Amino acid sequence: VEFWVDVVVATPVHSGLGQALTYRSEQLLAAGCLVRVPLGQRELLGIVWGEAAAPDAAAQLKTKAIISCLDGIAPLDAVWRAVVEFAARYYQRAIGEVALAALPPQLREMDGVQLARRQKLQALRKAKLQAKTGDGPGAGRQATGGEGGATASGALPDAQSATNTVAASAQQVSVIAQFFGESLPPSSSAPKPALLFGATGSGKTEVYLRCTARVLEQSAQAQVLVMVPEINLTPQLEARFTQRFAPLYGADAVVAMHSGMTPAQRLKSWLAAHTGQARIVLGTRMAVFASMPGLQLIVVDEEHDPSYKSQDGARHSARDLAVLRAKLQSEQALQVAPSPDTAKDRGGTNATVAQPCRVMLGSATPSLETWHACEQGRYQRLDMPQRVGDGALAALRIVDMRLAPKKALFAATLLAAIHERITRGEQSLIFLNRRGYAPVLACGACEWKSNCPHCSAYCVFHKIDRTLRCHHCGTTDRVPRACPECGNIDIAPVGRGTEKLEEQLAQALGIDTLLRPDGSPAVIARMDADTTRLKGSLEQQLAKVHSGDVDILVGTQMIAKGHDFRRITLVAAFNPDSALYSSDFRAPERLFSLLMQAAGRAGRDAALAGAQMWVQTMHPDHPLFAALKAHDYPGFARQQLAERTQAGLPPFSYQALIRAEARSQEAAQAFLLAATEAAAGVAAFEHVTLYPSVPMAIQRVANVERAQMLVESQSRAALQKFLSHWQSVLRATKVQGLIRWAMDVDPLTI
DNA sequence: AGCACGCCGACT
DNA sequence: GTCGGCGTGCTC
Repeated sequence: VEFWVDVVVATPVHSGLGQALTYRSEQLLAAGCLVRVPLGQRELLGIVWGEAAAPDAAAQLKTKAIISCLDGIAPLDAVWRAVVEFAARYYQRAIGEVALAALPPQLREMDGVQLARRQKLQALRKAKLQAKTGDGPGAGRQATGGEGGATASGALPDAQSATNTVAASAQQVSVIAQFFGESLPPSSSAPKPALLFGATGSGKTEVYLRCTARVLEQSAQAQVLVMVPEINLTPQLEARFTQRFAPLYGADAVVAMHSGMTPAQRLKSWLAAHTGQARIVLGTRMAVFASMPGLQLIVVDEEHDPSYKSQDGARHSARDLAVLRAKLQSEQALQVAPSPDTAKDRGGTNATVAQPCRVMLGSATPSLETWHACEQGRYQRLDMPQRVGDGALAALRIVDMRLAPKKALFAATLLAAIHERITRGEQSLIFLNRRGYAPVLACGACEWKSNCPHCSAYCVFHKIDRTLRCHHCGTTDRVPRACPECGNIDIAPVGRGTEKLEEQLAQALGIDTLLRPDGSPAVIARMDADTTRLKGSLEQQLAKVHSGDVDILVGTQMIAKGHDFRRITLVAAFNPDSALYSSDFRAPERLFSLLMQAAGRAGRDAALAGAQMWVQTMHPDHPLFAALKAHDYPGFARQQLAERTQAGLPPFSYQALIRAEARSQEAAQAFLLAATEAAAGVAAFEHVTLYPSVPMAIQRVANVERAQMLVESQSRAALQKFLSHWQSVLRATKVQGLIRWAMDVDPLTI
């Protein structure tokens, strides 16, 4: 007897292969099974996607047989497959590409034998551990200590674990009640996604913890997924979740998932989530594809953060997929949930009643898409306006730099305020979103500038190691002694980055002569991607700031995100003006969010009154600052949404970008021109607008020329229809010199 | 995407 | 004479 199954493998949509390949199999394999299959000269991992129709006689000849099935791993469930399939369709990629990219890389390389060996080893280790502690599997209550030593707090007794829980504020209690309050009549559809609109410091994390606790105690199979935008933020979150839940569910119950982990760690976390052993998965955007059969809650922290949008391969939005995943999971649960009758028929067997999955998006400055969804009533809004402990929000000081002397970098009032912080033993945080010393070097005698040889961008001057570095392709060169063009010695930095800002601020303050209240010398430090490149140096520098070794911290936006610095009472944005009149319509939204987050760094300690956020600007009358000053996100959102309605921009329209990379700009443009011409004959063409192709803002990166064009529609469905048909036409379009092309659906930067 | 095959320039 | 460049074509 022979069976035919459709298998997806990691081939991109351009490969010319269909979505799935048909293989012959001795047994009928269920959808979701992991298999190893031959493809050309290679042997690779595939996923059974379904039963296939028997191929005709001719096709049967070239149909190969499945090599093996990794039967140690349970098949990936229907919801997981549906999420992958949706993502592939929506973002215009191949199913196999999305599916296989969602698995841990090590799984892709291993065969069944290796995997079995590995699992046996782990089972053995676990058994040993249990024998030692005398703890049965799933005995709960007591932590198992944890083999990796991930938690020193592993074996807290009950009384102490209770002290892990801080008392919830009234608004937290109210918000949680609202979140779970939406009662679900038996035939109801999925619960609405919720937006937790909470000021910085209002204790959003505590809400996540309590919602997680509530979901986990409902059933022994329940699982929770918590996503954060950056790897940097996972350790502190992991610490809090482990502290809270390891005493209840064991140290293995919390696992992390992000690209900074070793392949072995990633595989381990993935398996733990897949088997249900892990109850909580914490991770970055990649975690949205974690296999979690018991998923009942997804939290997307800082949901507005652009990091949730993948910028390589399938350009999906993990936040949007999280919302979709919760919906599909709920629908599945409602479908399979036994009606009261059938439950009676089974005579009360312990068949698990599938639970719906909720999703909570958290932010102090939500994306306008999410905010708009709340206004329309599609999402439920949960408000937490007050900070925990009633710490006051920072007062905004807008400094009109038009009034400052021509060459002045810092307003005298700002310098005085920083100075005052030092004498009071408080900290200041100055941020400028540009690393390096100066963005470009220029010759004083001729036209020479420090252009990158491979990109249409300048090389940035880094004084610290006297290099010129391209931030786009990574090229690094020594700074020339003289102008390479004319030999002039006088080549000078133009503009400033964090390095120079630190230097000039130190000078302007006379930092060498400044003393803290205890008589020790004041210290200025810098923190950006350059100073935190080495492993562990971020933690080291954060520790220094926490311990009070640093009085003034200069840095890029990384210092504005997430980290709690207790003694900071002043935050200053050096020059955020470029975002005010940017051609990118999302720039104001990002700026507002960034400044709000930065302001949130100040005044976390209620005992230190008078927290201030300073902004130096040439445009003090810009409405963005008025809204910021009033801490009025709703007002800002209203104004932005009004502008977007007028201009017909998202969320009132739907966009996709098509990007081309080629040897020459002409070839890139030629492809887009051909694409434009081909579009006229494509389905739903009448419902979309195609804009002319343009070179990208940085036209050439690493000697590759780039161009893009925008496609827009009033209807998401029409855009989807158009893109998928257009795509198959474009696959057949050959242009000399074209390297690759891709579609970016719902692009964030244009 | 990988990986083959295939056809042209500088090296042991 | 071969090593290696990347153009073209194929993978159930």
